[in-house]
Amino acid sequence: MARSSQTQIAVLGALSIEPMTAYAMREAIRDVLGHFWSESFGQIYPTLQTLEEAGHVERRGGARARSSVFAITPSGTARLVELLTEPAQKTPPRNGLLLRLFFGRTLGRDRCRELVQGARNSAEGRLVEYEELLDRLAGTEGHTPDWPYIRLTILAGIHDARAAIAWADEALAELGTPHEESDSP
Amino acid sequence: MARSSQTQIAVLGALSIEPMTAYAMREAIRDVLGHFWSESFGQIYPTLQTLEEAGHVERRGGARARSSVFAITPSGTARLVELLTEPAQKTPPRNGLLLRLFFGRTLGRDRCRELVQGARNSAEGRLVEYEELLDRLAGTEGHTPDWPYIRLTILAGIHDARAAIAWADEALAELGTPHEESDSP
DNA sequence: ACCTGCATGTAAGTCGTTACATGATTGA
DNA sequence: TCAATCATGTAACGACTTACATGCAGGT
Repeated sequence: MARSSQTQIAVLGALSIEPMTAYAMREAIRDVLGHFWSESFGQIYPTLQTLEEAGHVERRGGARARSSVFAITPSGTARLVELLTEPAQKTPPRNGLLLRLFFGRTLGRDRCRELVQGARNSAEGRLVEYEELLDRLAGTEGHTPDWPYIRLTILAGIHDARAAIAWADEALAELGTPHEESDSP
Repeated sequence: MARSSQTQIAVLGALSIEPMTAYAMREAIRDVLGHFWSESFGQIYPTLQTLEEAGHVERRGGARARSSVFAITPSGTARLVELLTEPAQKTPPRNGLLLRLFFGRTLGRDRCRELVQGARNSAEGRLVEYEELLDRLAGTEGHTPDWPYIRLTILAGIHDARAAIAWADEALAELGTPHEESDSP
């Protein structure tokens, strides 16, 4: 219940890979999973507390009080499987680019080109990021049993970025070259 | 300010295409733009009021009080251009499928296959929907100056759905056939 | 007479982000 | 000793959804 179950998936899932501190979890989620799922800082701590009370995670207070490593418990693993099995609750779509392009007549053709060009650039950037991530993680995680799944996730990002690029090219072709109807004769 | 500017784009944009009642706007946004951008009911009314106070839209009270058609004013058009020009504020990613797949080891290979297969089916469904939408709108909107932009928007959806299908096929191939290691000899 | 669809709004509540506040540890 | 980084948490605020409440018009 409490704390949307999706956040619990992220937290329990992170601990299913290895025990870590809340701080480390925040970074892990930001740097890797963050490409597909975001959790804000203010969610992680309360969720950890809830899970601790429920006995799904346990706090291994390091020698120093000021740094507790969390680990998942057997009941936590069971809970994670339960949550993973629930159908993904679909987030309503919110694509700022398409919202703008939809009303492109008002914005003007040239501005739309810029918009699409920007989207293309950012998709190219993402593509490079994903490919680097794949290489980097293949080195560090390549031998863990989690790797095949992580890889598939990143692969989805790659397909997505490529599709965005292909679409942008098609759109740019249809929008024509700039100034086509304005200054030259 | 007030009421995230993105909602204002949707509302002013809808009126830039043609004047309509709040109710009609809700339906238009749900049925067409809804594939890429969602606005809930409870957002539209307050936003219309805010915009009316600012003079960006005007209410043409039909003969019967109980049905007011809203229209965009010149200042509203200016405001829309201003908003469209602002960079799209990126929504943090929230992909429930990838969140689950990422922790696929815990879920188990067979369950993951089901997950991906489900995603593939839903992408196929979306693809069909987009293609139908394209056909349907080509008939009703095909001659309006907004059409080229609406078309590009739907095209983005088509590219996206195709990419999802291609990814799913790749993923299914890598996840192997079901029962491969369980029951048969 | 009644049901469905058009139409307008409000209020409560959830969800999530951001900013703030605090302190320990470590290396320069 | 001073700055940067690791680390933990809270509180206020804002965004968005849902459910609720109301009523008219037109067709059967």
